Amino acid sequence: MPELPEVETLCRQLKQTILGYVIEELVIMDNKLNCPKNVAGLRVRSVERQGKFLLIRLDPYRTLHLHLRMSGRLLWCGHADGLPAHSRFMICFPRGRLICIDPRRFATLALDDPKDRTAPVPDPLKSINANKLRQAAQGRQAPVKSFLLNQAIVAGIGNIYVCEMLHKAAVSPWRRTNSLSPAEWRKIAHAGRSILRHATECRGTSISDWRDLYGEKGRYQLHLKVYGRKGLPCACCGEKIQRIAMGGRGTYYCAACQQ
DNA sequence: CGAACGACCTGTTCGC
DNA sequence: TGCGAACAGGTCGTTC
Repeated sequence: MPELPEVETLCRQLKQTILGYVIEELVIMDNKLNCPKNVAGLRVRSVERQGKFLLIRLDPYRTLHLHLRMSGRLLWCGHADGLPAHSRFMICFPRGRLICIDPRRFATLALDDPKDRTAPVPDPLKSINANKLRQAAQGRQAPVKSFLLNQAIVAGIGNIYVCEMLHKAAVSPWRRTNSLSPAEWRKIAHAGRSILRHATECRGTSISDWRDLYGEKGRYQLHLKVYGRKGLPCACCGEKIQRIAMGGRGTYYCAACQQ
């Protein structure tokens, strides 16, 4: 479910909610999550986002790595509130509890994962630019949509926003990376930055079940141009939006606008 | 090395 | 209405 704007929203809200507070207890309800629980007494030093990962840095020197995958959510609850359905773990603080809800059970939680030491990947909110993308695309011939979804190249873009970016850039998802001109890379980089910033300001896209840390819907679903709009007219040209699977994933685009 | 595909899970929506 | 199929925002391991 969550892509960069949704994870960034949670990151910002967590900073306002748990920064500086001491963990009382980590309770794991889903034993599929085999994460060590010995973090009681540690203080939250910082909360960061790396791509779609949330890193909760603890004092002294431990880090919780959370990835919400497809259906994970985080909800801030008072101690008196009951546990929602599909609660998988919770981190208890004196002033409330942070609960992870995840119907499909794909989310992962790790303590001090060694993957932390891998080189950081460019973040499209900060450092995306046309030249870097074009260089990374050298020698590749994957469709540009698959390329942009590759988290080892740019971290954070998912299926909703890649469809929206390519529509705004007027580039077909099936174009091979090695066929794109410098001007097309510039349009993709610009569309990506602008859409991801706008979606973050809107606190994400609530198509069905995305909610922020306090249970509120995002607003970016009101701005979607292609995702989930199969058969509806394109806002730019009026042609019907298509949905065709690429690698098993729904790919929405306007065949008239996107060449 | 890169690309395609199934696997991991459960819930909801679609189509007959 | 009922039932199976298709679909869902993400990644990983295997195979070619």
